[in-house]
Amino acid sequence: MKNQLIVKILNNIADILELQEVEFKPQAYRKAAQSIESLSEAIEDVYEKGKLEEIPGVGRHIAEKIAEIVETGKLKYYEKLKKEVKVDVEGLNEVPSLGPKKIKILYKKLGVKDVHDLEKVLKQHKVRELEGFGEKTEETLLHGIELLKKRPSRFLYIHAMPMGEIISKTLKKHDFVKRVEIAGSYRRGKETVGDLDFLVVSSQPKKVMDVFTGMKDVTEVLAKGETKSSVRLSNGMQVDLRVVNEKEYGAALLYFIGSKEHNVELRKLALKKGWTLNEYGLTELKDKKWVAGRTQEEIYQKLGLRFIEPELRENKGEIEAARAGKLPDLVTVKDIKGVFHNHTTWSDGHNSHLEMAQQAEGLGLKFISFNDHFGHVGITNPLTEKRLGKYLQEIEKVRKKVGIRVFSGVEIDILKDGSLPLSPAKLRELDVVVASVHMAIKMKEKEMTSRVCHALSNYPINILGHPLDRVLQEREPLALNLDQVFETAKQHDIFLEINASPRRMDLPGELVKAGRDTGCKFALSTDAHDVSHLAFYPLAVNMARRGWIEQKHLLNTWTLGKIEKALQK
DNA sequence: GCCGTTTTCGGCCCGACTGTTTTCAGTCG
Repeated sequence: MKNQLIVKILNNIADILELQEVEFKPQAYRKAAQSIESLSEAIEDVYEKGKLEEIPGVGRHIAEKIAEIVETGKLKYYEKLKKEVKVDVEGLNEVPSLGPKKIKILYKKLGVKDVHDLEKVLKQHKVRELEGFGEKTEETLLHGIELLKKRPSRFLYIHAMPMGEIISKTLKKHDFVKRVEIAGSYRRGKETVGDLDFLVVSSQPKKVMDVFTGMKDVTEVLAKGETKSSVRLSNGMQVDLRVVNEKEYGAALLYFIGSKEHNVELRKLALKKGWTLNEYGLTELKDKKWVAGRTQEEIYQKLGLRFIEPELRENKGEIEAARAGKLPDLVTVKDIKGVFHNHTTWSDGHNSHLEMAQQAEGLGLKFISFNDHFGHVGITNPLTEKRLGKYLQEIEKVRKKVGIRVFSGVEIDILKDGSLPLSPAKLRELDVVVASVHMAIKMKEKEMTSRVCHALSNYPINILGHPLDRVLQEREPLALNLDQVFETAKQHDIFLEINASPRRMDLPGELVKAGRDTGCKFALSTDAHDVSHLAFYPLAVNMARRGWIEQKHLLNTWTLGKIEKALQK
């Protein structure tokens, strides 16, 4: 799969063209790169089908370039550009507050080709002598390089959550703060969060800024203005805050929730209607007369759109759907009746069946499914055929002690050859069979795909567990042809897992959407190894919502009777 | 280089903050 390679090349071309001060082309290349990044199928397949130009932002010329990369692995045009510009634009662009204009000057005047060169001339104090640069810029850049060396680029949602709550609380304590909203990718429920964005309604912005920049955990104030400030916290996370008044609240929230791509489309739509949209409101283009802005709803309405939930705002079809009145009726946390795929001390979990079931009941859930490991991965203390009987007896005992439905089951390994280490007949004795890949994870795409599809086609599996088997910021996803996997799962009525484990978040929203579009259904799992993990299921609801999931697509929202029927094999 | 609910040609989102200037360019989101 060459998608990532092509995304990288197209973005690099954009960087170089920007440096050469070519107008508009960089945007075009970036737009194409963004579309390809969110593609759920292999670009090679799109090329085979002759449908490259159907990708948004890809026209005849970029399609030809993609074809060349698919066929040869290289792109002559890109090689030529690289020869013209002997600078590591990509690397230098990563340095905060360094953009194409400054990179160009640094190269022309000081011969800076990469971050290493930059660090050298900064330390020699050569940069401050350049026109347009100064002492501060020198410091900022040097600091930026240091930061780049140690900072994680994105944070797990679960790590951003407590920070968000603490900051909200701190701000809300003051009576001059009327409202506090967390916006940005956090509000859109993304699996990882780059920074935290706050929107505050207040008539005393100055006081808000003082509170915000003076918070205990702030290690650095990156910017402090009348309406906008940015700080860095001790864990390296950047937090931005913007203060607006009531009248601008809707427009500001819309702007700050993003995504940027969604907003750009809305602004274009406004222009077509003779208006302009910014964070202060929707106004007439000519005389700046007020059109809307107090709420997000009224802005969408004026633009001829239904209200779009934040999780959908990625410019991936939601605007067209909103225009046509075809937006999904998204699932909510309230709709979830129970959770699948939970571990106990019978394999590698920390708590007993009873403790887990009681915790689930305490959370207001109506069912829990136990799926302890079964298979070959030794470190997980897997169940064996011999222990299975007692394990089931234990679950039977727990059923009598709690007021919720308790499903029995295992999480069974999909072995290297696509077989499972337990017979179909035995598997049918369990309520819920989750099958997952745990070992031999480095297989090539073709082998891995047939391994997984073989298991799905030949065993009574209910749920394909953490389909990508990725670990965020640690382990790459399995090499799989997801089109084939989704198609096979659909054929055999196997639910795709949406795994809420904070380090997994698997499948992510955009792939849930791809599966949904194929016609698959989904099961939400906590993959809990501890009673405390059961409370993570709203994270998976975020992913489901990002994947346009309605109740009819999600097993956990059905009635118990319907769930039981759907699990029969 | 892409694209079309005013366009197949002529547009391409919009504003805040910073630093280096002394009215603004560059960067960022």
